[in-house]
Amino acid sequence: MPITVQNSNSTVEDIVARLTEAVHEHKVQPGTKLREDEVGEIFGVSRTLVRQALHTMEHSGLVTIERNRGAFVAKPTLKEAREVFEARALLEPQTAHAAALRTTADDIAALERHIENEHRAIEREQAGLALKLSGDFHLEIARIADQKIVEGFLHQLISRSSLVIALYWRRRNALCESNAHHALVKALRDRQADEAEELMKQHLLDLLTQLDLRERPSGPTSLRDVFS
Amino acid sequence: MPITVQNSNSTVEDIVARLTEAVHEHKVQPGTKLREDEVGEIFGVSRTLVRQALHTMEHSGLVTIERNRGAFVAKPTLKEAREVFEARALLEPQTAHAAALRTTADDIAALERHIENEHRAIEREQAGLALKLSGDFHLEIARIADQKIVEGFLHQLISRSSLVIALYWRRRNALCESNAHHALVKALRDRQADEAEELMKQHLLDLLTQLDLRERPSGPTSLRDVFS
DNA sequence: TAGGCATAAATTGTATACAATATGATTTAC
DNA sequence: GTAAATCATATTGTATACAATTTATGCCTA
Repeated sequence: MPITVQNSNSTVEDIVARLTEAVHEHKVQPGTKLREDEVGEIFGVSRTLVRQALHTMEHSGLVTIERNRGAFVAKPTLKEAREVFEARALLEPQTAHAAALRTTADDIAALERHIENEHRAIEREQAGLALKLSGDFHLEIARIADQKIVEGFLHQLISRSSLVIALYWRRRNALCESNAHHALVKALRDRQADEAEELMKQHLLDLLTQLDLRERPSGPTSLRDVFS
Repeated sequence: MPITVQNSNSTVEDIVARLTEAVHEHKVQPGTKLREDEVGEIFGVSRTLVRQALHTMEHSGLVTIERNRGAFVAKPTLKEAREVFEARALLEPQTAHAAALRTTADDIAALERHIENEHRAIEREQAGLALKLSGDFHLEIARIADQKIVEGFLHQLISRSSLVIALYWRRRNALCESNAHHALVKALRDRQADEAEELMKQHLLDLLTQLDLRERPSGPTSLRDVFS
């Protein structure tokens, strides 16, 4: 199903944001082809800007571009899926630690509002939105830690996590991780850096166990993928 | 001084590679403006491909693009410089550990040849080349560890490291770190994963102490940078 | 002479046109 | 009837043309 919105005069950033949102909320499946004309028509811009947007998304790992064949929503393999969470496990605990040492009252307030939104999304069974907000929560912590470069990496990793979850999530309905987020905020507020680090590590492990990263991925979209 | 090579029919990858090499070897200074038609003329392609190349390099942190103003060789601030090495310290020790568990005899041979080349470059006082090879050595270890995502991040970090070194290196002439690389290869060959991890951690600390990341960066290229 | 304004030149931003490649349908050979 | 080859179509790759913006130049005024 194509995206049903029809804008015009969008900027590259708009296109990236809208497409990213669609992927994050699982409105487009991994493997979906993104034709340049089609995307351009939807957003009311020429292929030039679409190409820029698609290249940007390729660099963030959300899109795969095959020469002369086009752009596709990325489809992480089992191995890549594991690597995403391994990399997050390397970066995020330390980020939580650093964030705890720098958090302001405003930051805490923003995080708590954020968790409110997450709860609301879960209550209303807006799974896609809840997932996106959950990712944003992690990014917000990186922002508080004031580590721009790591934040950029996390941006990529969390984007990819969304794809991984779309492909490998075990029980689609259950999504009840907000307790972990709440505990994290508490540790940040109390400046318990070590505690925050440990909570984050555990939180990521919990996420990982909810994924089915032991068996084979679902079938490929095209036979070509098998023999490439 | 402009790059003096004049090719034609280059691909985007060529342009990225050549420009990256020039930056790595400090043939173009941080802050240098990269005009699109100038680069296009040098490589014999239209602005279309140049733009793609510059955007790619922006994503890898080597180039900064300001809207309507153009592309510049990135000029890491003191804070960014520190963050680069902090991020490397988070990723690389674990990478070395993982590499030690997977290294083959061929890998060891390749690494030893690599160190040979580094020595040769240092002997011939080709500082730029030596620096590039040193970075490649670290990337090679990530490749051996078979961690694609972390390898991608390291690619960015090592690129940026080159800029950092260009700006903040204390003693330009001294470049004698190959002992550390040799010790690392030894640990990898002997499957001493913990040892390799520790050596890498120490190696990165040594690099950091050779940088002058305590004081102010050198003056900006344009006054505009000061007040932006 | 210094500052500001208008104008011209240079440079980047975006759309379009054409070329190259891949995809799919039809034909042809066996 | 199947498989290979051929052609037509669709899609991406690259260059060019034009628009928007910035930067530089010269003129005017105080």
